[in-house]
Amino acid sequence: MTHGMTRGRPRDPSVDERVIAIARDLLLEGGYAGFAIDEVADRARVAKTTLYRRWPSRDHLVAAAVATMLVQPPVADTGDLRADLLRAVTAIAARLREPAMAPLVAELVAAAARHHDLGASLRSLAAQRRQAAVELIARAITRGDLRADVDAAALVDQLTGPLYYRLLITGDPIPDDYISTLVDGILDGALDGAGPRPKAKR
Amino acid sequence: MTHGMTRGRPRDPSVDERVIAIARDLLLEGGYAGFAIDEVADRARVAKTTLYRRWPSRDHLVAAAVATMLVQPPVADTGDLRADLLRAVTAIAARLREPAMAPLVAELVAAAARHHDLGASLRSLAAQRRQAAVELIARAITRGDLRADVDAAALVDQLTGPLYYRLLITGDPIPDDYISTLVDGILDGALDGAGPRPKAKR
Amino acid sequence: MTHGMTRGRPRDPSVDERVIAIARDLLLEGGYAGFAIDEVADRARVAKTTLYRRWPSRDHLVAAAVATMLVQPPVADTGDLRADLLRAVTAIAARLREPAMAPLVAELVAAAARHHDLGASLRSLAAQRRQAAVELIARAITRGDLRADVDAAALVDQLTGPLYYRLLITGDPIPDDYISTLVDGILDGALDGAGPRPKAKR
Amino acid sequence: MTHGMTRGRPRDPSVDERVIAIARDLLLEGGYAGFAIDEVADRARVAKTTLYRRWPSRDHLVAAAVATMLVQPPVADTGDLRADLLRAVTAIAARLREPAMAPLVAELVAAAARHHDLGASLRSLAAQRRQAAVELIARAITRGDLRADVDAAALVDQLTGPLYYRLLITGDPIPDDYISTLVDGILDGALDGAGPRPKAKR
DNA sequence: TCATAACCGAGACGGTACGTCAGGTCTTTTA
DNA sequence: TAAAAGACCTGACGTACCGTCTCGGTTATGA
Repeated sequence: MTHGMTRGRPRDPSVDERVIAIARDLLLEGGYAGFAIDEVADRARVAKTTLYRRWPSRDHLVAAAVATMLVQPPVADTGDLRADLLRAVTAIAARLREPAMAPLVAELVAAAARHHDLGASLRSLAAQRRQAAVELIARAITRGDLRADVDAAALVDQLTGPLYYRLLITGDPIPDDYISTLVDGILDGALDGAGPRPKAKR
Repeated sequence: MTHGMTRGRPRDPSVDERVIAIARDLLLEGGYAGFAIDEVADRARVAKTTLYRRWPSRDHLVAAAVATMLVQPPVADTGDLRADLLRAVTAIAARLREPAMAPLVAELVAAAARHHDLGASLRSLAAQRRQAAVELIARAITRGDLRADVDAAALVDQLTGPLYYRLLITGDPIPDDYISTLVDGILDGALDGAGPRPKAKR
Repeated sequence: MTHGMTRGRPRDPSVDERVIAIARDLLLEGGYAGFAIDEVADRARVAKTTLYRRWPSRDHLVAAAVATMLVQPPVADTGDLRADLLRAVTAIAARLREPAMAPLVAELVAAAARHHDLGASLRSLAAQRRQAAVELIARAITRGDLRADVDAAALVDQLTGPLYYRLLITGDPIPDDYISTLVDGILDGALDGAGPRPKAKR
Repeated sequence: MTHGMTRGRPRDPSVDERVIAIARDLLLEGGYAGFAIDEVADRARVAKTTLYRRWPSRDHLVAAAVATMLVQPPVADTGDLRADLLRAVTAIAARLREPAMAPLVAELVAAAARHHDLGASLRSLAAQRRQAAVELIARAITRGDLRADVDAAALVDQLTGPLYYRLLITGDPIPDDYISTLVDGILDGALDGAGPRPKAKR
C-alpha cells in the first residue's frame, strides 16, 4: 500500500486556521488592497516563508480566505420545490449581500483568471456547490413536478447567475422580492397563458 | 462658461487613439498582468506623464480600452419575441466567448470594484445596454405576448446573468443550445403542465 | 560627438555624498554584517530603488564606501629615500590599523572576488595608488641611490604586501618598528656583509 | 573529568569525507557565493542537521574544506638558503595560482573576519606554516649566512605577503621570475653598492 | 531484553535581507 | 502650456539562505 510515511517535522495544523482567520479579518477591514502578506505574517505570528510554503502567492491565500466566506449551508429538500429553491437562493444572496463582499468576489474572480490552478479549484468548488441544487431539481423531475426536458444546470444558472450579475456587473441591489421573482420566473415562465400560478402564499 | 482659451502646446489628438489601440493589443497579448504602464508608454512613444494626464490610473486606462471591445450591436425588434431574445443573447455571448475575454472581464470587474468612479461609469454603460432589452420586453407585454406582471429587469438578468456567471464563476462553456435553453426556460417555465411550448422551430 | 544631452530630471548630486557618508558610518558601527541596504536607504532618506539605480548591488555600495576610507595622502619626495618610504608605508599602515578596518578590507576583497567589475575598479585604484611609490623609486634609481636592476613594482609589493598579509592572513599587529624593519630589509638586504647599514638609530 | 564514554549510535565516519569532498567541489564550481548548506546536504545525501552537528556554521564548513586545499609541502633545508627560499616560495605561489584560488582565499579571509574562532584557527594554521620558514632563516643566521640582526618573521612576510597582496589586492599575475626577484630583493637589498650578487645563473 | 543515548533523514519553521517591480509624482528641457 | 525624458518615492512582492526544531526511525552501549 502507499507508504503514507510522514517524515520530517509535521506541519503545525493551527497555522492554517490562524492565518485564514486573520486573512479574513484583514480583507474585511481593508479589502483586497489593504491586504499585505507581511501583515498577515506579523499578525499570525508566522514567518512569511511559512505562508508561501502553503499558499504559493498572495492571490492564493486571498482566494482560500474568501472561499471560506462563501461556504453554503446544505440545501434542504422538503418536497415543496418552490420553497426549497427560494430558501437556497436566499441563502446564497445573504452571503453575497454581506458588507464588503462585492469587491472581494470581484478580486477573487480576477485572481482565478490570473492563476489557472486557482481558477480550477474555485470552479470545482462552484460545481460542487451547484450539485446539490441540481439534484434537488432532478428529484422534482422524477416526482413529476417539473417537465422531463428541463435542463437542471441551466435552470440553476438562471437562479444563481443573476445574483452574481447584479453583484459584479450592474451593481443593483438584491432585494428579497427579487429573489422570489427569480424563482417564480423560472418555474412559471413569462408567456401569457403559460398557466396560472397555483399559489399566492409568499 | 469655461474661457476656452487654449494656450501653450495643444494636446496631440492622435495620442488617445494610439494609446488605446496599443493598450488593447497589450491586453490581448498578455492579459491584465502583462499590461504595464511603462510598456504602453514605450510602445506608444509617449511619456508616462502624458498617460497620467489623460487617465488617472492604470485601471482607468484598462477600462477605457476594454470598453471599446464591448460595444454591442442594437437589439432588433421583429415582433417575434423568442427570436429577438435569442438573437440579442447570442450577440452578447459571441462577445464573451472571444478568446481572451474571460480574464479581461474579470479584471475589469475587479477594477470597477476598486475605483468607484470606474464602477459607476461601467454600471451606467451596462444599464444602458440592458435598456434596449428591457424595452423589447415592455413592448411584448403591451402586445399581450407576456404576462403583465412580468418583471422585465429580472427577466433580462436571467438571460444575461447566466452568461457572466459561466464566464466568471463556473468557467463552463456557453454552447449555442445553452442560449436557447435560457430563452425557452424564461418564457415557458419549468413546471410540468405549464403549458405546451409552441415551438419545434429552433 | 556624443550628444551629451541631459534630458529628464537630473540626478540629485547630494544623494551620492549623503549615502556614502551614511554607508561609512554603518560599516564602522556594525561592520559588513550590520550593513543593510534598507537601513542605508532609511537613514539617507532615499528610496531603495534610488540606491540600486546608482550601485548595482550591496557589495558595490560597500566597496564604494570603503574605497573612500582608503584614500592616501600623496607621497612626498624629499630625496631621502629611506625617510620617504618610511613615511609612505607608515601612512598606509595608519589607515589599515584603524579600528574596524581589518574586517572591512577582508569583505572588500571578497566582494571584489565576487563581482568582476568591482574587482577591476578596485584593482585599478590600487594600481593608481601604487604608481606614486613606483615613481619615487624610479627617481631614486635615476639618482643612483638604488641599483639599476631593481624591480620597482616588486619592491613596493614587499613594502605594502606584508601589511595586508598581517592584516588579513596572520592577524599579527603592525607595530611602528615593524615598518622600519620592512624598509631597512628591502634597502639593505639580509645577507651578512651585504654592506654596513649607514645608521643605527632606530 | 570527562568519562569519555561513547554511548549512542556512533557517527558515520564516511560522512566527513563525503561532505568535505562535495564542499570542495561546490567551492571550486561557484565560489563562496555559490556554496549553500542545503546544496551540500542534498548532494551528500545527508540531512542538514547532520552537517550542523559536525560544523557549527557554514563558514566553519567552508574553512574545513579550504584547509584541505592549502596543505603545503615541507620546506627543505639544503644549506643553500637562496635556493631553499626560492623553492619554498614557489611552492606557495603554485598553490595560490591554482584556478579558482583567488576568490576562495578572499572569501576565506572574510569568513575569518566574521567569526573569531575561525580566524583564530586559520591564523594558527598560517603561523604554523610560517614556522618552518622562520626556522630555516634562523639556521642561516646561525651559520653566519645572514646578519644577526635580521628579523626572521618580517623577512618571511616580505616573501609571502607580496604573493597574497597580488592575489587579493592588485590582481597582478605572479610569474616565476617575480618570485626570484622577491628572494633576491630580500637577500641582496636594493641600495646601490649593497654588495655584488654572488650569482648570475637565473 | 530492554532502556537509553546519540545518531540520521526529512522537512517545517522563524527570521532577515535581498533585489525587483509597478504605480504614481516631480523636475528639467524642448516644442 | 503640453510633451518627452527620466529620476524619484512608496510599498509590497516573492526568493534565498541561514540555523533551529520536531518528528520517525536506527544503531550502538549497558543495566
